[in-house]
Amino acid sequence: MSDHAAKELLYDALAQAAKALSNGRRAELVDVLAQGERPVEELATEIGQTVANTSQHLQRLLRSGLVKTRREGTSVYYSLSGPVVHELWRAMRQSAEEHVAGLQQIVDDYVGDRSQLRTITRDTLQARLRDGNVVVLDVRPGPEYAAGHIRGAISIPVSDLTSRLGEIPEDAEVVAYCRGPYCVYADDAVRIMTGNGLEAARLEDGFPEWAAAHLPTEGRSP
Amino acid sequence: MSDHAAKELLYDALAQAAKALSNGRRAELVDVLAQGERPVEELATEIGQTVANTSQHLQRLLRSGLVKTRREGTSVYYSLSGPVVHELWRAMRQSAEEHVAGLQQIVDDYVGDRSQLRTITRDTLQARLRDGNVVVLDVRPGPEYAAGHIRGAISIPVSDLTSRLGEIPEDAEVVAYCRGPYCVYADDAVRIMTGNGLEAARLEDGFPEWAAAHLPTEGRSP
DNA sequence: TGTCTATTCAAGAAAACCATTGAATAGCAC
DNA sequence: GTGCTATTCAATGGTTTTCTTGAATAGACA
Repeated sequence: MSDHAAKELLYDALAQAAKALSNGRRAELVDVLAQGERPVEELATEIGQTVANTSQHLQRLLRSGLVKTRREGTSVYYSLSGPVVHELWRAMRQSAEEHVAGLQQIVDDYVGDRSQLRTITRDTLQARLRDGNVVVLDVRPGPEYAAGHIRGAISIPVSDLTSRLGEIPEDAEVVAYCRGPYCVYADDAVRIMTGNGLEAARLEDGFPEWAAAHLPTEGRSP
Repeated sequence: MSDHAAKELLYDALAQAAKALSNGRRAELVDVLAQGERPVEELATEIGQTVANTSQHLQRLLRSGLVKTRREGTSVYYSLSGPVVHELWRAMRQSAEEHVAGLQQIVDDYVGDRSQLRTITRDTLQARLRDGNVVVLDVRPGPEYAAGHIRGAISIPVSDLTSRLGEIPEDAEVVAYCRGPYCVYADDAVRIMTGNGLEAARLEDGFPEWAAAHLPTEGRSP
């Protein structure tokens, strides 16, 4: 094989990893899978696509090595194949946010106005946890909480929050979190809680960043 | 705009950054640009494509924000638009190397057998530099050395090395470096030098990694 | 001004991609 | 074994990518 052909092959292979992420629906899948493993059907409803289409996207991710599968009964659970994939996804988001023209506008359009929401950083939350007087609230869908969550967090999916407000201790401050910078569940949750007289803030980033920083977690998550 | 449509828009926008890297020729361009800015024509010969095609690829990278341009005389110099792009490219390589099936084989096919070459790490080279008894040799093409190089390095492009061996001091050990893990210039250089009785080793990674680690550099590089 | 050069633009054909549809498969429950 | 369910496969049509070719443009320099 000529040197030139070998070089093309090499860079084509490297580009495979990017090709896998080069579709909006697959990017969405990776973002959801960053929360933990999920079966195909759930992923399909999550990204609003047919099961067949979702399956094909998942297999493309599988072929490119970004995800792996595990069979349990009749279900196939997909998950990211390792920490470097988390890292890749983070780098992609950061690069896009910094350099893709107009992205910030699109983010703002999607997440809405966050200026009225109190936001605290990972570091601040850690400090509060040491002090003790804080309730950490996971507002993601149940399966994602089950797959892994911040240690000590309680789970109330945002869809159930209004009817389950009573479960939240009243004497402590609440910190809600969800998937990450593009997830609005925690935003909604904070609005609901402050609207009901509770002291609430949202964690700046989500569970994957918490886990990536090797902070304490619980659940199935590796 | 519906929430669903806004979400699709957001992830489509994120996928843009990946689309930019999802082509082997563009990946190759980014890898070359990681060495420093270059005009279109040089990039075209570097990746073995026509100027028109290269220009189109560069403009795709430009539209996605990964690169920026600077005009000087009749030439347009392209360069990566910031540190997060370096970071993204590194994450892509790492993810592909770890998870793309068969990539390691392709790398081996391209770079050949490195087991006979003495390799030293960045840390080791730093230590040697403090001791003083080492010559750092940049074997990349001239323009890349000019765009930025390890501080104190001398430049002898590998294509000229055989005829310019006399310029290398004989009493010191030589450490050759080039672009990075997929670059074979330093490999070739070490083979040439050891074949001529010189003490030579190759630096494990290349100039971009050195610069990214904020180790001392010289040249135009930002 | 006109010429030269580096770069960009435009059009077209082959290939790859993507959502949709309907059928096929694999494992569980009975 | 038969049904049932979650997932995958295969075929199709519309869109996007990618390389090629040839022409157009913008600035340098005389």
